[in-house]
Amino acid sequence: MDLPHLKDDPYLKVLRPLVEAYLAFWREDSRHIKSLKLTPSQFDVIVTLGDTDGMTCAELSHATLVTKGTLTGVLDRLVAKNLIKREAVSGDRRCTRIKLTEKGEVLFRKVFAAHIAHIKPFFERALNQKDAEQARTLLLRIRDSFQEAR
Amino acid sequence: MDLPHLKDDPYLKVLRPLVEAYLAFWREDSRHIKSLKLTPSQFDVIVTLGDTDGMTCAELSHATLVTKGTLTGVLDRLVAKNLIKREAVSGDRRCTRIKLTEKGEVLFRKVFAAHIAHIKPFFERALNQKDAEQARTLLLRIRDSFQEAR
DNA sequence: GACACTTCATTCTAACTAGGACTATCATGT
DNA sequence: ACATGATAGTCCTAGTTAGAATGAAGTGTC
Repeated sequence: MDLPHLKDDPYLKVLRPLVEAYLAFWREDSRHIKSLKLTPSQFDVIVTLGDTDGMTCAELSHATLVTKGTLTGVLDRLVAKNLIKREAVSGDRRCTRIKLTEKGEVLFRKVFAAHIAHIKPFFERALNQKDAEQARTLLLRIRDSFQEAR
Repeated sequence: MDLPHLKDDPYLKVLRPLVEAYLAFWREDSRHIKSLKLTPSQFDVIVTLGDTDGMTCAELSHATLVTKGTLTGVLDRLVAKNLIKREAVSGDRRCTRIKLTEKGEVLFRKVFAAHIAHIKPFFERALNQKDAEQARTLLLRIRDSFQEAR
């Protein structure tokens, strides 16, 4: 994570705000998640599993921002908290199906709505509806510019 | 790091693109930094120290995205690579002044320009100059919305 | 000058990160 | 039937993260 110190270039002037806006959001986000006794990764997994019939590790890793190698440990800790369970998949003994336990389901319902309600006002305060559309468009262009290059 | 799955709300529609744009940038950024045999944190420190007369750990921690606790370890590894040195501060024996070594200086000069040159085209491709101005404005508004709340 | 604050850097813990190595299992082509 | 190659989950390594605790060294107040 670097922050080149350039004030002059019109293009690079976007870089710092991008990093700063994301980080400002992220800090607030993880502060709130922590108050729920979860880590950001754990929260990500719980929310992703919510309203599904379970997913394999590979699917889960794709849907979240948690890589496969990291996922094992994150899941271990969620199992220890009795929030998820690992189930064998009949027909393919390589896979494991990860599901929320009942306790996990309850937590998901309780926590998800609260979290959205917590984050949303920050965006509402910053942007009117037209701004939001515009921000979305520009951000997606930036994203695509980096992703196409791969 | 969570990504609520909401397609409907005009405000929350900004959230995912923000996260995705940042992450797309970040992946490219760290891939390039890694090719220089540095980690993002190490790069951040080197670039921050460049063109200064050295900084204390506290200053460095503020100027970078590396927290004080983490910094010690990062600096240890940079010392091991002979890229920085720790110097006593006369007059305040609590502080240490961190400076680039000559080898660190050389690396800084070589690497900084190259890195900017590498990142810049991604933004140029995504945005024209007016877009860039706009993106900057909107992103700073988002940042401030989160930061004011603290 | 002694006391309580504050600041500085370091250390520690639990958790996370990417990426590569490893093992088991499955799918395919011959 | 069998080798080849792909896929799934786990394990491993080095490095990072936040946050709390520690101890040393300054600062301020009375």
